[in-house]
Amino acid sequence: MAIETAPSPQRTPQGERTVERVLDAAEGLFSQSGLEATSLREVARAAGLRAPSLYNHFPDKEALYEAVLERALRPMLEVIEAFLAAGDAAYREPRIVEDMMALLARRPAIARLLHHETLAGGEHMNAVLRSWLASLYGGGLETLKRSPFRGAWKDEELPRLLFAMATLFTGYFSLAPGVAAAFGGDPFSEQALREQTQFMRKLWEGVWRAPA
Amino acid sequence: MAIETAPSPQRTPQGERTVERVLDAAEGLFSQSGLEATSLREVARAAGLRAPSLYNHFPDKEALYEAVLERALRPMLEVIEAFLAAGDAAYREPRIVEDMMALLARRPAIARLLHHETLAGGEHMNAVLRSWLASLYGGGLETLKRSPFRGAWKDEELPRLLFAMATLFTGYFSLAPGVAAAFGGDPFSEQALREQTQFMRKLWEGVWRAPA
Amino acid sequence: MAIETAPSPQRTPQGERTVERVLDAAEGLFSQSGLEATSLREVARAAGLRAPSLYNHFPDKEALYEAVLERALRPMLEVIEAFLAAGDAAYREPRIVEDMMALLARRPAIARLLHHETLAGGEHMNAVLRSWLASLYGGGLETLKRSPFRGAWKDEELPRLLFAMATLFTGYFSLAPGVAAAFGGDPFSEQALREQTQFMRKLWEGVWRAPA
Amino acid sequence: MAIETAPSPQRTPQGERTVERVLDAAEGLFSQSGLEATSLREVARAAGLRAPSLYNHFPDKEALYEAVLERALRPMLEVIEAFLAAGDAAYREPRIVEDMMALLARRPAIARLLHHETLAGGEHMNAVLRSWLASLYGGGLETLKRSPFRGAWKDEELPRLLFAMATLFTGYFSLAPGVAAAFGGDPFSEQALREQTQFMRKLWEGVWRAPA
DNA sequence: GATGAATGAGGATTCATTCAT
DNA sequence: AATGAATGAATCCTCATTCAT
Repeated sequence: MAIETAPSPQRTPQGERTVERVLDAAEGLFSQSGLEATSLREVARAAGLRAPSLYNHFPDKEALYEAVLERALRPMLEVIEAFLAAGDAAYREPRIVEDMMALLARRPAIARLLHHETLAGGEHMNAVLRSWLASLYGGGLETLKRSPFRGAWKDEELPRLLFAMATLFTGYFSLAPGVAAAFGGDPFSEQALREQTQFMRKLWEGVWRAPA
Repeated sequence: MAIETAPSPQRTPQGERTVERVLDAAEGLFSQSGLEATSLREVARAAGLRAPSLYNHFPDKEALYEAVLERALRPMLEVIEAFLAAGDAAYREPRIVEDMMALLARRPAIARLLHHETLAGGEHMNAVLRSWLASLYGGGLETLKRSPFRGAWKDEELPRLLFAMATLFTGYFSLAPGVAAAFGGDPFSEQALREQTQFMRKLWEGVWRAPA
Repeated sequence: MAIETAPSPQRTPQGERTVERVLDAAEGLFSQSGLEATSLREVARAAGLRAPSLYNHFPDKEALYEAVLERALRPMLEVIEAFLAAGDAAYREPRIVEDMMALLARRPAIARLLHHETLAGGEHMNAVLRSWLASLYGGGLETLKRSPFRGAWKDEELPRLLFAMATLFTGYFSLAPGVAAAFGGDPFSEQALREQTQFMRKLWEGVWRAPA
Repeated sequence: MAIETAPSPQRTPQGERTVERVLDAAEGLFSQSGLEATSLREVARAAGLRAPSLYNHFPDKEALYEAVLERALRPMLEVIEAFLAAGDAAYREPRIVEDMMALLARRPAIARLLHHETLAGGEHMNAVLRSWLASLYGGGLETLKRSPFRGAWKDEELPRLLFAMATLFTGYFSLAPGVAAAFGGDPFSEQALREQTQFMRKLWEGVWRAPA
């Protein structure tokens, strides 16, 4: 690699925006390759900086990664939270499928980060995230139990159902692209997204009645 | 780190099948951390060797990884193949759910490798694997189309269904452990496996009728 | 080998021109042993650095080598250029012999580098060097053709003459030391240099008349 | 690099010829790249063997190199010896120019090896070679001194003359190819060799009269 | 005589990180 | 807030060499 030269004249591109630029760059790279396979130099370059400058904003690589993770996961958790907060109304007009699909379509990095992190053991989700997640998980289970649509699923099966839906939502955005490379077709095309959303909705509704 | 000391000069071909030992070690590590985050030194140590010795058996890290991938994916493909080969009989007594769950329970590394590889873009599946997979994919679609249980799914939806089932099978083994670390519970316990298998079977059957 | 200890953390740009120190060190070592037989660790140590620090100044070993080559060959080309630029005056008082000998006596690395590089096929002379050399070669031939001293050499022989003189100039500095080791005598002693210069002058003049 | 596979069925190609094949292979590679930049694996492969087999014929890399050097240099020394042995007759019909050119044209590796070795300091010429060379050197000087063609060269200049001629003979074969890459033209073509031989003869004869 | 397997030493290079500027 | 320069640790990989077969 050639000697790195100063990243263009704009030494101070937008003042305080730097942290955001770094987070954006890091989100893209971490979500692409995971924590270990991403180098700080890449992140820095993508952010228009040099590696040591990152230390002005984050104490180390791990902290940057965790910040990325938190920032990325937050909106996903908010979608879930909103769903749960809607109470019974949620079942009558469950927008969660459309919301989640829209969110992930806009920021597929979320799904990829989550998968990388989960594959790696989830060691890097900070306390906030973890407890938030736990609370949502609990709330989700509760809600599911009281749902009029829960079909014939037994209580013990509901956690599996929850996990399965989460896997399907995120899997489309994290795994389908890798498979698309083999089979052709762009999972992010307008049409593909529309079809997948519809598919997920059918599944969502069908599943609640599944074991009839 | 302490200076590594030789694992006894070991000039005699030890457990007779060094290559197997290396593949085992590599499978464990690659499936844990992926290609880039696994070092050959770790692999070598896990196989009871020093890193340079690996080069007596594989030309480079990539080749080792691909060998691992092929060896791991093969049995999974065989399960699918067997299912497809069973023809119509397969629908009457579909053992694929039990078979796949049993296989992945025995070798969860398969699921993790597949996820790591897919997240990374699938660049390392060799030609054999790729064409095999493509053929199974085609066969799977055909079979699904003619299935008496396919419910009201439209033809265009079948690929999504296929992908969803694959995601769920593997996701349990690759992602659930990472989540379990957060919520407790061992996804590999006898009971958990039994429950998940039953759950997948319900889903499998329910899903075919899903959109009613 | 003993563990290398840091040459004092040296965070302050030492002798102010690290790049120069590296180039000097590299010139010495590359000229001694050639590209492949010189390790970056040696270069770094000779420059008072650790090997990775070299990458702050040159993208890789090859680039360092080419930089050394260019810096070394430049003055030699300038001597030739000056000779050619002198026009007809050059023949009346040809200082090129003295100039070239003085230059190579001061920096014998030039001759050694040139020989190593030429033996290796000249693949590492960059475009600048190459075109410069080509132009000097052309100019040299032209000049020779019009020289009143060119004796009875035929036009087709002039390139050979040119090459022969170049070989003799550089050969003394690159090869004689290796032979001296066998036979004794220091080719770089004041006296030896004086004698060789006189010898080259005689040859230079005699040769123009050679085939009478 | 791919795992090395056994070099074709002919496990025992020609019985005792193995050593010769190894020497041939090694001569080619050492003359091309020098001692350090040539690996035993390359040599072995070029000889149709695997590296460890070389140790059945030579104690180590250095010994192989020295054997190559001796075998290569011997015929060159013999040409010189023959010239010197001819006594006064040699001056009347000096075939040494044609002989040396013919030899080096047939085996340019000789010239390249000599240059590599001399650049490297001549540390690897064994005792035999060294003393032989020393004796030839002495003999050459004596012969030159008594030569009727020595022109006006002073006694002290004769060693320089000797060295210059040696440089020119070998330089054409070791250096011209590297330069030819830059300027075009094949120094080994029939015609080029004929012309260079004629050129060397003119030089040889002219030089003796040079300082007139 | 030939080779597969093994390894210590060392090769170039990358990385996260530090520090003076 | 940003960076050039520096470096220990670790990366993949090559090399000469050994030894049991």
